Amino acid sequence: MTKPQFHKTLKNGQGGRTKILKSAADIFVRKGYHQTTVDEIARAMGVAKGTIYNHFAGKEDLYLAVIRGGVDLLQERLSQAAARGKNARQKIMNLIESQLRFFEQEKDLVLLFLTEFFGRDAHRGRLAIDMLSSCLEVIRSVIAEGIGDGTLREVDLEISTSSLFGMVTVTAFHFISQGRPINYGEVCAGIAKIFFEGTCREQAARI
Amino acid sequence: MTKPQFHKTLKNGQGGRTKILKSAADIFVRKGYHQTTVDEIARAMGVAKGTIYNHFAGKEDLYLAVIRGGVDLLQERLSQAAARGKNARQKIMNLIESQLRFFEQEKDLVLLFLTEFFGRDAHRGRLAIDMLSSCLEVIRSVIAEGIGDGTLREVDLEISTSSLFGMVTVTAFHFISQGRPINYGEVCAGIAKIFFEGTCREQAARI
Amino acid sequence: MTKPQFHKTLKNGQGGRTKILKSAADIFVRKGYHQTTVDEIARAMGVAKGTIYNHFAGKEDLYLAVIRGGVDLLQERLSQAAARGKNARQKIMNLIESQLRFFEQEKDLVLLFLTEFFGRDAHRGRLAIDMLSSCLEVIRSVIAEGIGDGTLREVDLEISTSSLFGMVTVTAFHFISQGRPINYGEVCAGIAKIFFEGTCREQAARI
Amino acid sequence: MTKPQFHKTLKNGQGGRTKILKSAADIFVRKGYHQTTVDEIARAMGVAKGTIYNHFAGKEDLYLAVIRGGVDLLQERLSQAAARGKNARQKIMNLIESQLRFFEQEKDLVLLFLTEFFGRDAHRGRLAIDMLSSCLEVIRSVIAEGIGDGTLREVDLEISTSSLFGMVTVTAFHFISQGRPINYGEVCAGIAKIFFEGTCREQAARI
DNA sequence: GATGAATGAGGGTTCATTCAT
DNA sequence: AATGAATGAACCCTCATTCAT
Repeated sequence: MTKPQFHKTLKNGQGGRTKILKSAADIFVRKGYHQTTVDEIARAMGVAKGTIYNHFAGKEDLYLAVIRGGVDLLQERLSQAAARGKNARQKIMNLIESQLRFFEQEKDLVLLFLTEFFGRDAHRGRLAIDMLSSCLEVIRSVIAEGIGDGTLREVDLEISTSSLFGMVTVTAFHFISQGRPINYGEVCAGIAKIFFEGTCREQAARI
Repeated sequence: MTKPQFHKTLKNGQGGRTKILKSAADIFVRKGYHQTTVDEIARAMGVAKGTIYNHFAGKEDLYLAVIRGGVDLLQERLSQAAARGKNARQKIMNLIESQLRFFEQEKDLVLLFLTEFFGRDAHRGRLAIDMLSSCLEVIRSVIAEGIGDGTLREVDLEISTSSLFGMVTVTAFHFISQGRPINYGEVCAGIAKIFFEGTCREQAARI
Repeated sequence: MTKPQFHKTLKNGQGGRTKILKSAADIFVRKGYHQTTVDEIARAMGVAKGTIYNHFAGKEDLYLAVIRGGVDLLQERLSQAAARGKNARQKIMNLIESQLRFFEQEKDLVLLFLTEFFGRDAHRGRLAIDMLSSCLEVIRSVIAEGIGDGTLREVDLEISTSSLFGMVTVTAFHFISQGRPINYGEVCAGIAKIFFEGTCREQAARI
Repeated sequence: MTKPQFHKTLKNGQGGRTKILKSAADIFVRKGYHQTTVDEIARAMGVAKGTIYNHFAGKEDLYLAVIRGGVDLLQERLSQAAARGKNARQKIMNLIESQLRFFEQEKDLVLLFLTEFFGRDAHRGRLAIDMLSSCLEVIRSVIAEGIGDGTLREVDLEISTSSLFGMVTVTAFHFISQGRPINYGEVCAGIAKIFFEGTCREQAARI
């Protein structure tokens, strides 16, 4: 019952799995769940179909692993971006830019994630919600920090968190869907301005 | 900006098309495109499968008609909401509330629309983008009005439009996905406050 | 009437074959040929799949070895039972009881054997027939002995042999399939009575 | 893409189902469940695979329908045979011959049934048992009639029923498996003699 | 001998679409 | 216009077997 392969396994990370995961991501991300066939994934990476089933329970399992990987990546990027800021305001700026960049660079992956988030499959929906929550959590804690140290007003934490995420998300897709490159400096500043200072001209206009 | 199909569909008496459209909407909206079968739609409305093909080119055609109808409805609601406001600020308040209500009431329909918007089918994507644009257009014109009459600062029109739509959208789904009812007054005020006045405490903090 | 394989299998020390055979028997017998996977057998005995192929030509080969072992066991039991009787009549009583006990105790194994016997694979069918013959042979020789010494009438040897085996077999399964325990004394006596004396009341009724 | 079969279909009443059933029976009966593919059945009857699924839930459903049809046929034959007899004794003679003829003529169908009866699938097993019961019931009632009118001794009803069925079944297969034709007069008489009068020479030998 | 990842042919099932009536 | 039986391409998954280590 010796398992010599184990060393190899250890060295590759879980080589087989990872390799499949990457190939699958490429295709799922390009074509979506239903337009992708398992045959295609196997062919694309030059292995037999059965091999995939030695590493994943099925097409769905593989797909969810791809999605999860993508969200983990986003969450990580957001966390790192927040960490690089000196104060809440700078952290938020970093979050906005980081999210914009991620959405533009990983456009297809994000599409996959959002599709799933808005999909109607209960099980997957649950997963998507959990994943979204982990991203929102990063944003929320930065806003909370800003409120705590007096930088930000005492806005509703939940609403401001989802609002910020939404501003960036829809704006990013507004550009992406039109095939226009995002000018980070400009867009980032635009969103930040609205988020920090609002759109009203007059102080007196404040509610 | 004409949406003749939808109105015609609703009003013309050759009920065939309309009847099918309604039944199909119920099911597509509840189960999504891929989980819905043509058999099911036919059965639900008590006609034979072939009948559907006498009115629509195929499943996809029927589906797109459903989606289009949904977006036309949203666009109409937003237009009406904007029209009810006396000034830009009030119009924006109405837009926010109107969108929140629509998303909560027509949750499944909106999911369908968003899924499609984020989906990867080129043809459908084009459609989705057009549809989104028609909604954003309503918002954009109100913001432009506010800038024009001096109520709002000279923010970037595109960014502020997509930001507002994004704030409402993600916040709405944040609640919906958790099964929590939306307290319109509160949420609406929260979003408006951020959109109008920003989150920064200090005037000096302004960029 | 030699059964070298089975004994060798049981006794030789190259435990590999024997060990596999036993594990495989457990599972084949419990789940049948098609519901059993080679993986499962390997997992159950803690060896790698490849190991099985070092000892058996394939799944089918392994399966046939299991079946053969089972039939050899039945034949052996019947032989011993017959040997324990003082005369033909007593031997037949012993055969009936022995078969009943074997069928009840080794229910699943017998099922496997019977399934194969009634199956449609030519090669396996041949095997099954040979195996059945070896069992019937034991019965036949005892009946022949009874006829020879005048205990039994000159009934057709073939028909009486298969009849006796059939009486016991179907009766056993009649009980087993209903999950009822077999009362050996009673059932054995019931079958024996019919086999020895028939069911007719009147001597005159004799054909 | 012509479907000339349609006319035939309409004329058969539930022609579709019946026609499929017959074709399927031919193949299942010849090759057994696992060696038969749905493709093959479809091809053999010149319809598309999908057509089969319009009439049966799946391969298993189709298979069970075939089996059930076979057993119904046997039960019917036995009933008719019993009905043709003037008294219990004659009825039993008829049952024996009828069963022998059925087994020889419908050899493969019976094999299928017996395989299932001895198989290990719980659900199918239940079905098989129910089916066997319906056949045994015919035999049982005739034996009961014989006991009631004094023709037969008061043997155990259950044991004698299953014994008779078993005598005929195993004897039939003893011949069939060797490819020998069954001489009905002789075999029938041989079994009947044993069943009615037993194998013992002496009256005194009676237990 | 032992291992177990890789193989890949094969099969059951689904379902959008067609078309003769 | 309506019907619905028939179609058949497409797809996911299984699992006995092989072979490099």
